[in-house]
Amino acid sequence: MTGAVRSRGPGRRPGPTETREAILASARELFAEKGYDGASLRAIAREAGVDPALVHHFFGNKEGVFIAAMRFPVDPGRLLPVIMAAPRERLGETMVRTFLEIWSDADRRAPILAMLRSAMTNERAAAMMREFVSSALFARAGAAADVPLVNVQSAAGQLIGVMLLRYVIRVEPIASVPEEELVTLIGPSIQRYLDHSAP
Amino acid sequence: MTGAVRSRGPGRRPGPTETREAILASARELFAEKGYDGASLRAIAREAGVDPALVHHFFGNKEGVFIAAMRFPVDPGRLLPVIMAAPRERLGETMVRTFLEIWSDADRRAPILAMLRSAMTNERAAAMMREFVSSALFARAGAAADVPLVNVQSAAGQLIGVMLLRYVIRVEPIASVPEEELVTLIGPSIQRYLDHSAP
DNA sequence: GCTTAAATTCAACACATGATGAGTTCATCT
DNA sequence: AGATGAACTCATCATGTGTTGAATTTAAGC
Repeated sequence: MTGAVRSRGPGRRPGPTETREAILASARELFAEKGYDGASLRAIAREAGVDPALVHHFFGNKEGVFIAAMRFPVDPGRLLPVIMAAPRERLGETMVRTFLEIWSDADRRAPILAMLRSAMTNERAAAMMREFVSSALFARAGAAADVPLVNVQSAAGQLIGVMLLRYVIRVEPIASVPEEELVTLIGPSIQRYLDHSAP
Repeated sequence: MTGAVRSRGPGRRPGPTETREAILASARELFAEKGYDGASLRAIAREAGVDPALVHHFFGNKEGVFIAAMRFPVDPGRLLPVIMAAPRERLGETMVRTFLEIWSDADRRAPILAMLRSAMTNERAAAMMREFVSSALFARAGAAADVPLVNVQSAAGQLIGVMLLRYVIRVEPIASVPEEELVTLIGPSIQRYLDHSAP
């Protein structure tokens, strides 16, 4: 009867170290929910069941946590080939479907949301997103589809905007419309941007 | 040599009261830049050259300042008729032009940005935006153009997404492309959404 | 089994935040 | 001219923030 859940004193915990990953998981969740500035180190630590100082010990400072948590947003290197495998006249349709598939899964949506939310209010996060999105997404997609960058970005704008209304602001009816309806509605617009050949 | 710019003691200032407006102006600027949570009452007061308590005196609390600062985002009642005056087959083009005109002017962009930035990280701000955008924008536009709401919202998503990439994240090249190029690029997509007749 | 290194917490710092109540100066109304 | 109220500042509170250094416990290497 002595084994009450004591508040656990200092010192290393028994067993293999799993706290680092726990911290990263909480960080992703909270950054996704509140953005960079809104998610506090202390809240992350609390959610991970850990002292705030431990977060520091592992990642140095808040920015370190953010950078570590953001590694692996979507892995475009693996996603692009899948999309490009579709027949050229169905590219738009395929892209909308892929986007919806990712966004409708909370776990895969989280890092993207975190990036977007943070970039909206934090200049450094905006810089990170700018660089990632330019080099890792737009440049590759443009090259793969042989389409000018402005076109790729217009298409991306369309997708981001709709996801924002659907999953962040949650305006009706677009928040509840079935996925297939969005595919037939938006797909052709995307297709149009990708049909224009390079100048 | 006695008239040094003293740090100004307590008590009402001479002349008519202009501080209220000054506070609102600073509030709009800062909410636009940092969003609801990022803009602090103290920073707003500092920018307006005023004691933080005065902000409280006028608006009660932080939310009061936000609500007061957000009155008049775009005045859709005056904007819609202008847009709808265009010939039906040029609606898309006209909308893109109108949007670009508003967003390229920092003063008119500010309240929209404030709303958007705040809605990204603050649930109450998101609720406000949801309501405003649903009743004041989408419902009217849908009725005026006799188009289903999902179509209106898809068009809005396209516009918001592009503005986001252009003016918030500032990704190149879409951040620097001349307005007319965007009009011919995106206009047809918008037009498509508005061409579908109501179900 | 001893030693070194890593994991973990505690206590504290310096600072920023939103809020409040009391006090002072001016404008306005009679 | 005097009274009332509005505009305005000061000092202060309680709370939350990111960060740091020291102390303690466990795991790994020899």
